[in-house]
Amino acid sequence: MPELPEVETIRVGLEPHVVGRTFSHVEIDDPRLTRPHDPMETAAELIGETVAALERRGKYLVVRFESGRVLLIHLRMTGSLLLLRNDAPDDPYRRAVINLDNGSDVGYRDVRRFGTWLLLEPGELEPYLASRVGDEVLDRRLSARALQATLERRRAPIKAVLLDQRMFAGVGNIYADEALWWARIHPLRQASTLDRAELQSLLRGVRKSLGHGIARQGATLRDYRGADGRVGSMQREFRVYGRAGEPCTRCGTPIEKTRAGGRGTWYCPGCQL
DNA sequence: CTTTTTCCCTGGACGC
DNA sequence: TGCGTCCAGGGAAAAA
Repeated sequence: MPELPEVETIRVGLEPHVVGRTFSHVEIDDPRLTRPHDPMETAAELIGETVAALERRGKYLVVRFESGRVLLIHLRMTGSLLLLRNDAPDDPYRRAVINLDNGSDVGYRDVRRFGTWLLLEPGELEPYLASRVGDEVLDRRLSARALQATLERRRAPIKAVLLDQRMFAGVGNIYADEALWWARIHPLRQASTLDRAELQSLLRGVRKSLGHGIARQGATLRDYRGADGRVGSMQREFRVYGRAGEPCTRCGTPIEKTRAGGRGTWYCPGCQL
């Protein structure tokens, strides 16, 4: 569910409530959440830690503690972090609760239980992320030139490559389709065949679609909520995702659905070449 | 090494 | 109403 814009929206919403706060109690109910570590043990280790910063890397939330340790959270498909009001009703999908020293609580909800919490010791974060997450696409550190060098050897469809987090950190299935539409590139084009101009346009498309997503507080298809419990509105502005049969807003051709990288993929056969 | 498939979970939508 | 099938925003691991 949550791709970069959704994770960033949660980060921004949570940040002012948790930075400077100490975890006074932590309860984890899902035995899979901290796999391969024992959830009881992780919960006990977290008590007493004080949050120094809340950051994001790709789709990961990075909770930095003053001790130098880090709680690395990945929401996967249906995870969400919610500020719990005093009158918050019971939730069968609430897998963990963090009590803060100012009396407020943060709940972790995850229907499908794919999400993970990993407690890292000082110095362990960078090596862990290095093999999984590439440079931040929005930071402009990624250039078309550097991209071309990497993509030259890849024969997979560009859509599949867009989902590779080592290349485009934070891009998921929805925003990949939207980015390709903005760039007017067909999702099944072999990555190695894209020329410099197309890669430049793809980078712009990726930044545009992610930027729109952030500005709209993410997209809510079913489960996604911001930290305040509110839904996003980006789903109302999709150009191709989930719109099979509807006319392209640019050229009027009906949107089609195919499969790439093992995921449903929507595109306009009229203007994506 | 790259690419594809399978799997981890649960629930909703749809066909019969 | 009930049952079976397929699909879903994620990525790790296994298989090819």
